[in-house]
Amino acid sequence: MAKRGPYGKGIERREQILDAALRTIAERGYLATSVAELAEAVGLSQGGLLHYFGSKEELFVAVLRRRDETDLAGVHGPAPAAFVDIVRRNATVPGLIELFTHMQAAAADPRHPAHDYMLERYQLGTEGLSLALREMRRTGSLPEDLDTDGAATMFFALADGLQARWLIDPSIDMAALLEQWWDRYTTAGQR
Amino acid sequence: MAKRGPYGKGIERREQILDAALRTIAERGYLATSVAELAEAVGLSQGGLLHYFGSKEELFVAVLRRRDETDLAGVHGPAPAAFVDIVRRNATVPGLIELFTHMQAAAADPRHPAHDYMLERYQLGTEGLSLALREMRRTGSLPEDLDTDGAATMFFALADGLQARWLIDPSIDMAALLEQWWDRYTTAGQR
DNA sequence: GTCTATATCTGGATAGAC
DNA sequence: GTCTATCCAGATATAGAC
Repeated sequence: MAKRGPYGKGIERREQILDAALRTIAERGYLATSVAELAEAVGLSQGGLLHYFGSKEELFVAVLRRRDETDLAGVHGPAPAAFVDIVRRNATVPGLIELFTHMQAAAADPRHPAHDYMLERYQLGTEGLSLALREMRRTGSLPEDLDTDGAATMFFALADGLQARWLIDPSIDMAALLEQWWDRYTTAGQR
Repeated sequence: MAKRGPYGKGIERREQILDAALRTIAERGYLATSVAELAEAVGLSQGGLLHYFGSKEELFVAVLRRRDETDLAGVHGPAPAAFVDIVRRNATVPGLIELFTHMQAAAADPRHPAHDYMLERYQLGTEGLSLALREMRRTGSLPEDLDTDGAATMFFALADGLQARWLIDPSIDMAALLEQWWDRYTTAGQR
């Protein structure tokens, strides 16, 4: 017997809402987006929307989580280049970067819903990249003395920092700088 | 004749306000700080405070500018290490980092008062560091093929990114990572 | 599950007296 | 220059009907 309630239609609706919210935020940005705005874009009332997500902040976090999922699903090729690709693609949706930047700032408060999300993201990202780097180091394509955890932490901090700046000053080439970092940083001490 | 008005007492008062605001924000953080809060800390009414700064945002930007001035005034020694010292010192005033992070996010809107401030800061910072790097490169202490503008841009993006993350996850050692970056990045291709 | 309506709140800005 | 008082806008969250 096909269950109703949270399973079935409900969970699908949630996905639809998330998709619409993602699109709206990507287009209009974080500041221009209130819950009412989002509800309208999704064809729901404010109350209707909040039925699925308890609060505005939680909805926003859910949007970021969804984005991460689709980003990771589209990952191909070796670790660092794949992440640079994500950054490159992000440049086409400044609204989402803006959302992330605001959330990152707000997440400084441990009680904020984005706090745990950010911690998870840092941990998973660093772990994943560090693992890949260790493997590369093992096969000799990276210097033996490379601190892979440190490098991974740096990569994400650099990527996030570049994105925050790019939003204000689009003259910088985020992807190029990340690649430059990668080339130079990982070959140091090798020759 | 000693002028009154904006000059003399007025300008001093402004400084006092800025100092008190700086302290308050450093202690309580950005979110917990409303104009009323600030006014109280400074011993003024809300209206009194807003007499000096037109709006909340402008006041916040003024606080950041002031912070930059005192930071730069305390700079000693060679360029990169001095900046790392600033980051190290920042770790004692998370509230200010939080303020900066929020402002950086808000500055994505070109109409926001923090927008121009951020642009200036990026430009001055990058110029200054890049100049120092060029000098070091000239004297042979840096690789000849180092892109100094790129490296300077990276440094600040990395520093800002690390600070934003550190606010959420204080387990990382910002200064150590910056030094690690500096060592490895600038010696690449040198041996 | 979804809508309407509303409660409530917070906070920034303003006007005018002193 | 500074205070008091007020206004106003915007937004979230909630209650309850359908």
